[in-house]
Amino acid sequence: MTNNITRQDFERSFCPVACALDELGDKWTLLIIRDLLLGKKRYQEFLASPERIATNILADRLKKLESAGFVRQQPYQQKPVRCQYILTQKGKDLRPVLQVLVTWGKIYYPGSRVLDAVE
Amino acid sequence: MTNNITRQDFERSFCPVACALDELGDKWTLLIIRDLLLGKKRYQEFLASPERIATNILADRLKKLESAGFVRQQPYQQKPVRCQYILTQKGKDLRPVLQVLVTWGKIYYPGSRVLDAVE
DNA sequence: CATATCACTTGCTTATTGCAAGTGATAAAA
DNA sequence: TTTTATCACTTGCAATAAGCAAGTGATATG
Repeated sequence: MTNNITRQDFERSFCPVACALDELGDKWTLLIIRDLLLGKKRYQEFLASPERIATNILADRLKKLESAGFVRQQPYQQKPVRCQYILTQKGKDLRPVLQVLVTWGKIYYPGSRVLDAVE
Repeated sequence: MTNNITRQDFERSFCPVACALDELGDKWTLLIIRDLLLGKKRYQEFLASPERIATNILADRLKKLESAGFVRQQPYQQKPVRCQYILTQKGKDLRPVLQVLVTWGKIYYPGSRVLDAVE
């Protein structure tokens, strides 16, 4: 399910940019990926990020990220079962994208900086 | 207006990724940047892209891209005045971002390809 | 027994998107 | 001269998504 061609993949066009934006093109999804690349794994950790994502949107995005193959769920305790989110290879491979975006952003939003090290 | 710190720049947080997504985080904006990097300049050229952007959204995004300093308007005829859109340095400097995104996308959306050469 | 934590879900209001049609300036064709 | 066409949009409206506050169920802790 992680790396197959489906109808979804070519929703709008055969352009890799368009395909990527079909899955990542909003104000929140890449921030969750950023957090995952920074080592965050749990719901509360994502919620604690300074952008203050709403709980319903976080839940929705995690669901979509999982069904798009960017993350998988991994239980870290029983009673009750609680899961953390782990990047797949598809998700991990976004690191260079975030890196160049950070490089660009630090130039054009002077004073901005990443919490920890995506870079 | 192109490279100043404003309130807008830190809408959600001081993270360069969040700042970038405040201006670029949707399904259409980066596709217009892609087209501009590919050499497209005019309204009708953007409309002709395979993703079929709606006219109201294109007009809205071009307006926002201009006020965010990614593009500027340049008249190419009088009677009636018609303008084309030219990337600023801020816009041009997104090329590496698009390049790594394309590299990533060609792996994870096999069969996808860019119309011309962003890469 | 009361309070707290975690990972959500639900309800509701507001904002954004997508689609079709229309507009105004001008040129070219019938 | 009336019609048709092009270009760069704008307008209206229905559908979808976002944002906010509150609630839920399982469990642990005081």
